[in-house]
This record gives sequence, structure tokens and C-alpha cells, in this order.
Amino acid sequence: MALPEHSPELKFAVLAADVVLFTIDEEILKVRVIQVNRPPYYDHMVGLPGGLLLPHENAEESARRHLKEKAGIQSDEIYLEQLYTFSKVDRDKRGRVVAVAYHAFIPWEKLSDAEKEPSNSWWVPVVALDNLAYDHDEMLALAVERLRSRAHYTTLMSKLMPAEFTLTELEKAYEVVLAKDLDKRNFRKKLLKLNVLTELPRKRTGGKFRPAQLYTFTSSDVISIEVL
Amino acid sequence: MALPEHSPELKFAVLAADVVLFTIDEEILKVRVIQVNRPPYYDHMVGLPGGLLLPHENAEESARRHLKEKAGIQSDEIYLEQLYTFSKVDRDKRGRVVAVAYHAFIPWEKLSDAEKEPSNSWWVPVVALDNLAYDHDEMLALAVERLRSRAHYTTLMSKLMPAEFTLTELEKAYEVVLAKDLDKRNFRKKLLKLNVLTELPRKRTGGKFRPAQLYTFTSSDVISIEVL
DNA sequence: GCAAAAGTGTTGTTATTACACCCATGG
DNA sequence: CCATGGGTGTAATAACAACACTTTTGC
Repeated sequence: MALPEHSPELKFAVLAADVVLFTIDEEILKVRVIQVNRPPYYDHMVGLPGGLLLPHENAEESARRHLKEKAGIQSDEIYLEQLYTFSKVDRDKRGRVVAVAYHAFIPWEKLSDAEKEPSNSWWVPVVALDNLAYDHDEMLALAVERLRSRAHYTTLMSKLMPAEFTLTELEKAYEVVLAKDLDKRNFRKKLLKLNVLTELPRKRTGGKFRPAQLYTFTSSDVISIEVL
Repeated sequence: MALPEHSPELKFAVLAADVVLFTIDEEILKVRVIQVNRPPYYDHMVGLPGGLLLPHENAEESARRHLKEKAGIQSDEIYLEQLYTFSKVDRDKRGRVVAVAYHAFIPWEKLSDAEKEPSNSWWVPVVALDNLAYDHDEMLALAVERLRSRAHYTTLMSKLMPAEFTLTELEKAYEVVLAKDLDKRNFRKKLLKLNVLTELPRKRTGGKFRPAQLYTFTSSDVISIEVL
């Protein structure tokens, strides 16, 4: 593969990294979007954060940098998974751009105040998004689909949860992502049997009602749940 | 995302498409490999088929072209799925190459005689492969893992089967891919209940023994099997 | 003592596993 | 008639779905 020397005419494309960054706030699945003020989208166009790779960067590093520079997300604790590479010839009207798309996850509780407040970039409920710039509608749809699918058979949800949470909070997060109600008793039985949660020696107090047992994910890795 | 004008210095990388093409022959999972005679691998190095994108191609088109040109696989019936994009800065010693990897599938029966016989390119059992050029060991490992995983919850195996097959043949194919024995009765019960197979009005005769019922996959699409 | 969320078990149904024998055919 | 692969059923176990009441707390 690849020619011995890369003749300039083979460097016809630029590489970009785009990110679909998810969080859950107020029991709503939200995505970070930015203003796109570039040809052919002058103003009032909304898109996903992303941008070109620099020569010393790999795609994931570039995705992280653009999250910081364009989406104002300074946290280094963003969890990223590669989603898909979009290489259609005319996906960007301005020239050939091949985009490596990532989906990314951050618990709302880990965001700074500045990262929660809107500025050049802001959080929007997934259901409220369409008519994004470029092919970002397609990216978003793929990201949501992949998130749902991976929520079923991995512990990816751990990347949307704070360090400590109650089972009810975890259930609500699953319900938000899967967009359907779950049965409280069956949910608890199943999650506890999976052996991925550790019971903490404390409860969430200060609420008006009965204190709830706190849990944490035992491993910080996203692991596959054995289905077969 | 992306600058209004793509300055030449941002076109620092070339794009490649690499393919892990699988087939099953003699109850062995095999992959198509080629000779790599490029710096720094002069001769005797084996790698996966692939190569650079041309300006008018998207990544999948390029993958198909390189399969034809370098791997001698003329068939247009190759089924391709995007696997992963490798963008590490130094993955190719000769310069910056970002590779979009695909895994691909073709039933042995659909190959022409020329495509079965070795020439510049040939079929090798997966288990016999290591020390491939570039980062192709990693690509292959990822492709095998993805194939196994998708064999569990999709009908991807249909892309490794001929148009008509017996249940024993299908079971053997699963056993080869999953690298474990399956129970004949349970396998049949499960697959028939999934409702993805159509019983054909004929049997495989000409064998020495009792003729076996022939089936086909009802849909040519690879569909997800409902697990949850 | 009441409002609200936390927590807990049982039952019916469905899927999964393990396992062994008869059938149809060609030679 | 025999060798070989084709084809089938049952019972025990495990997973899943549906469903309602008691407990603990703050006020």
C-alpha cells in the first residue's frame, strides 16, 4: 500500500476530526454544537465541533483539541470512541475533506460552570437538532444509534455518569439514552447481577426523602457484557 | 470545521484504504494477503491489500479498486464494512498515511479459479498470519474480533455463504468463525427461529449420503438480530 | 401523619443448554 | 448391509417480563 514517495497530487484531501459530544442534563440527552460561519454557511448554521488535523496530530488528538478550541470544553476527561470516517467526495463544498468522526461522553457533573453556559458553543437536546451543517445530521444520527446499541451490551453508560450515583439515577440515564421506560425492579436485578457496580459505604442524604445507596462503576474501562 | 481555503501545508497526509478480505475454504478462515516490496520492507514482507485514494474516490471505492488491482479480486460482489481508521502519526515510516480499514467478505464459491489460485496475492489461514507489514497485524486482529462479534448478533455470516447451503454447512461456517464447536440441534432450532432463512424447494443431492435440505438467507441485507 | 422516593420477591413465560437415537442414501 | 452425514425432541436450568407493597425520610 501507498507509493514510495507521496507525490503532491495525491495530497488532494485534508483530514478533519469531528465530535458528537454527549451529556445528560435535566434528564435530557444533549449534544454540544457550535456556530458555523463558513462558506457556504454564512451565519445561523449550527454544526458539530471539529476541524482539520495538524501534521503532528492523530485523529483523536485533533478531536480533543477542537473540543477545547471550538467547543470550549477544557476537560481532559472526555471519553472518545471512533465512530465512522466520512469520505464522500463532495461532502464539503469547499474542497475534499475526509472526516474521522468520534462520539464522546462527559457527565454533566464533571463540566465546569463555563462549560455548561452557552457562548460560541452550547448544549442542545438531541431531539431538537436537525439541519446541521455539512453531513452532520448523518453523523449525529449514527452517533445516537451507536450510543443506544452500545448502552445495551457494554458499560458505556459509565462515561455519562458521575463518580457516585444511585441506582435510580443510573436507571434514569438509561431511560434517557434508550428513550424508553424501564422497570425499576428488573433494572436493579440485572445491573447488580452484571457485577460491574461497587456499592459504596455511604448513601445520598440531604434529599427530602429516604437516603439512597450510592454506587460506582467498578472499572473505569468500558467493558462488553457477555450476551452470548 | 475546516478552513475556508485548504492551505497546502494542511495537505500533509495521504489517504489510504486497506482491506481485510475474508473467505472460508476447507473449513478454514482465510484472509487475502499481498507481497509488500516497498521501503522499508524489501521483499518477503506480507501485508493486506490496500493503497492510496485517488482524488475522485471515496474510501470504499478505493478499497474495491485496490482489491482488484493488487489482490486480483475482480468480483464486484465483495461485501465491505468500514472497520476503523488508523491515523497514528508514524504508522508508515515513509510519510504520513491515514488508512481507512475495511473488512470484507466473499464466499469461496463465488471466486473465479484465478481468484483462488495464488499469484501476486494469495489466501492464508488467519491463524498462520503474523508479522504483517505496517500496522496490519493490528488491523487483522481488529477485523477478526469484529467479525466474531458481528457473527453473534447480525446476519453477517450470510456474506461468507454461497447462495444455497445446508444447515450443516452453515453451522460449520459459524464454527470456523467463532472457533468453537456448536450443538447441531440447538444451532438449528435457533437459526430457524430467527426467521432469516428460507427453505428452498430442493435438496443437496449427489453426495454419498442422505440428501440435505437447502436454505438461503431471505434477505441480502445484513440485519441485526434482536437480542434485547 | 403525609408525601415522595427507596427498596424488595414472586410468578409465568421464554430462551438456553445438554444430550442420543433413527433416517435416508450410495456403494 | 454398512458407513456416513441428515435430521429430530425433551427435560432441567437460567433469563426475562410483569407486577404492588413496605420502608425511610423531611416537613
